[in-house]
Amino acid sequence: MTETALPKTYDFKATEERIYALWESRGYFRPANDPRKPGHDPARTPFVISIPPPNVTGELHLGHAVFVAMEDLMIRYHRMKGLPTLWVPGSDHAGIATQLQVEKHLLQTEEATREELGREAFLKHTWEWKEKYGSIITQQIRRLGASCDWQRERFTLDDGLSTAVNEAFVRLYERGLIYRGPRLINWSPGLKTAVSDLEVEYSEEPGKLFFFRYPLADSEDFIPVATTRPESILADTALAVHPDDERYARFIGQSALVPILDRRIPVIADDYVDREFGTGALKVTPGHDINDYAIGQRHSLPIISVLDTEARVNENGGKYQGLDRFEARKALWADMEAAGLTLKTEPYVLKVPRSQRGGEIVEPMISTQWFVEIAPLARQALAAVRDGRIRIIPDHFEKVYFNWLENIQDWCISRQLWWGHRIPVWYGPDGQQFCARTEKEARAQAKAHYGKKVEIEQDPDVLDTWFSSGLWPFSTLGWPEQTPDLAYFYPTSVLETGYDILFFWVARMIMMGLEFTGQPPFHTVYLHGIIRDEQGRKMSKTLGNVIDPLMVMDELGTDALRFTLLVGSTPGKDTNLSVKKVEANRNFTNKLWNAGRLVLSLLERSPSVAEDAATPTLADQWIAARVHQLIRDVERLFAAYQYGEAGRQIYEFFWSEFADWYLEIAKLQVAEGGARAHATSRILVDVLDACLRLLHPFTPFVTEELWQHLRRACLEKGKRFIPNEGWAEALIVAQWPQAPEAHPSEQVAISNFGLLMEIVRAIRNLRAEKNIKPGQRFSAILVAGEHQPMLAAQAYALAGLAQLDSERLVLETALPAKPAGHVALVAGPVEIYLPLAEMVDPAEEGARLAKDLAETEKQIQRLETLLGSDFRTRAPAEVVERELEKLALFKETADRLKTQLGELE
RNA sequence: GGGCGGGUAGCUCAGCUGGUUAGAGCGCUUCCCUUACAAGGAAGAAGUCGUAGGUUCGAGUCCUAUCCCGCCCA
Repeated sequence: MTETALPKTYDFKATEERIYALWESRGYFRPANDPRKPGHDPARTPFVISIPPPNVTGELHLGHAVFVAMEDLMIRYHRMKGLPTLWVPGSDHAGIATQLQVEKHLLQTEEATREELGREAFLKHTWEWKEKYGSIITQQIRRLGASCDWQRERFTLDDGLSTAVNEAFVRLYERGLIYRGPRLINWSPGLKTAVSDLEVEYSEEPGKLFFFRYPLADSEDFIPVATTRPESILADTALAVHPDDERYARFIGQSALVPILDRRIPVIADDYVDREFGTGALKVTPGHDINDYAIGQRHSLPIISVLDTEARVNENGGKYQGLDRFEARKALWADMEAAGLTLKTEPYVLKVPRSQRGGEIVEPMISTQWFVEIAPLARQALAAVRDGRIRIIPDHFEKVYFNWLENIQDWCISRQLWWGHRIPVWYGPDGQQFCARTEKEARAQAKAHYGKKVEIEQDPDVLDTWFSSGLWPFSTLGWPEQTPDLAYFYPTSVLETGYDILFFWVARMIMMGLEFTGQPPFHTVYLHGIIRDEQGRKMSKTLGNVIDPLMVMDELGTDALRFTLLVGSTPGKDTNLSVKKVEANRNFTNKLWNAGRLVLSLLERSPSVAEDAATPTLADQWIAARVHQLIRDVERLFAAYQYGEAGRQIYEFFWSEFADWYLEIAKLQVAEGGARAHATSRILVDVLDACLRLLHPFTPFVTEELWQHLRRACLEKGKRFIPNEGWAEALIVAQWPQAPEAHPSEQVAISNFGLLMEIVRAIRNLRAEKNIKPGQRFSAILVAGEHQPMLAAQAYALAGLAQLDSERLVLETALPAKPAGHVALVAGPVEIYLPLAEMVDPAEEGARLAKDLAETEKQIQRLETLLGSDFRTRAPAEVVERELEKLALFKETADRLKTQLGELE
């Protein structure tokens, strides 16, 4: 295919898969300076990211698309900068989610529950499930263009990572930071497992506040009490009032009787009680409420649990035994009503604790579980961020991080599930614990303990999935083995993820990284926001506002989706996404494509060598200056993690400067032929090449495809079109652009070209207002004063862009009087005369000029006030200088306008 | 109750360390299928930057108060 025969629109469908296969097959995703290979240089600093592992049987959603886009951008940028770059991919076994999927499937296909199947058979099924569906998500991540090293892909349940989990558990156990015991935890009755505090969400829902009489044991008196959960009355072990509450002071120290059950409980004083809430008296249920649990601890109250693992009332609930928690609520309240104990009910907004998984109501319950004593780990994790070893971007999340870690509770790590890492603790016949890396080790410990061989049994529980995720940055590199990968690539560089898992994952990785490796697992945490719908609502299946990234990629291309996600976001802030935005960026990829086609065709039309070197035109100087500025700006923004802003600037430059202005002028310059055409085509190549490189981390596919065409065309063109460092094999491994130091000549070119743009716009404006046919060319006289020589050299560009008759375009330094029959325009210091007087109504013209003059004089007024103030002496000299120049320009414009107005009369 | 964000054009948002005549996309108006692109081009309308104070030569940008909106934690 010749270059000019490229399709008229960018065909991403024909491109993406092919390009991805090319990258992967050529090994570009693998790190340079690989420590597993000979010739490795440990002194070179690598750039490393571990992927936030998606759920192994999950399906791609926009959250994945965001992190892949962000991380791939960072990875591609650093790769192009020449750093050895590694992006470790992998997936997470996602205990509850996966187990639920498999259970549901089993129920449908074999009508069997996991209990009926048994643990071993169930796990076999789950592994098969994982084998079958586990690669879907990684295939989808490939589709997003992720340039990760698939040869280093890991799974949280694979052998190496399981070893790491056991090692971590044993070390914490041996340090005394892991303990087992009965505590108040969040229990999920449907799943029949404990969940951690973080896995519970509180939703505001309409409910009732129940008011009733709490009878006293030794008098006819009663204390009025309000509760949201009457069934918990069965587990009350005290009544509490505020010590300063005069209403109830006389009851303190007395006993009350639990309604219906008639159990005796004390009335105590505790300043936790809110006198304003309800009746001001609080029933205390340490077995089923976290705050009451704390009161119970303070007052050494007994703890009664009235619910079993399915949230049915147990033997402690008397006649209510066997009832579901909500049935029990009704039954008990009815009985109390009959007994004359109830007072009233009021509507009340409850904060209902619901499981993040499945949404069922979670019960705080006493249960024997495994915990990590978190305070010592949290202290280290706080210090690492406080002293700057780890930086969180955007930095306000550091406060959020501190706030959480300073108030952290011990972490319940055991789950009553089967799919996961089994807790590496075995019990002897008398319940003695043996914590070991392997069963063999545990047996040896048991033998030593009992002095003889005994049967031991492993704890049936598995660990919270986040326990293994917490080890991810180093377990994926081989820890606890001292592998070459671990030595070279750890600590990793940036951890990039959504702020919604700052606590779940990031904080735990930091704690565990510091604990087990003595080093922070990464130096930077970059947090992105949540993707919401156009109106800022969370995407949800029930709302029906979910955007499927796969469908978007099918319709508009991967690059358009990536660019939208990257450019539409600011660090840590939520992004409202709409398909319209993706469409706009699909248009941008198409713009790139077509600008590329034009450059290729201009290149084809230009001579590959030239006898003389052509002096750069103003346009040439301008575009070169602007591209240098752009490269510097992008570099600065990347360093500040302002990727979105960088992308926006490249977009703006490419479309509204390079494509809208330079390409139009380049057409004229190439049409001149000879040395001018040759020089122009070289600049076109340089600028397009730089833009493709800058955009590659954002839109990898279209840039690579186009660049391959550009590269081939240039190689065919010969040595004048080959850069000093040569053409790399592929854009993905090409060098990141570098700009020379800023030079004052850049500003001169930019401001001169700005004047040219202003003149062109003024003429186009008039053409549009007067509805002059685009093809109709006419003469023009420009009076340009000191700018005359500069503009005279640009006559070809002025004529071309403003559709003037180049034969009859006259540039003067000064003119004694306004040419007859001409209408006048003003562009800064330049007066423009066009032979169109008959088309223009003098009155209308006067009004327009007067309006311009008024605006200009307003500016002059503003600047004169400013410059007349302390500004002149207190502001930096260069700022004052800039304002002075502006003032001079406005004054010149005003003079021109006044002259015009005078001549109109 | 504690903490953290946000309020900028009709809509969605950008605006980094205070200095441009406050920007973009979408939408809107007029014209144009000009040999890169109609998924395009040219021109244009549209904002008292939530409100009130303050700091400063200078505030969308910093500070204080205040009103809304959102999120996290209890």
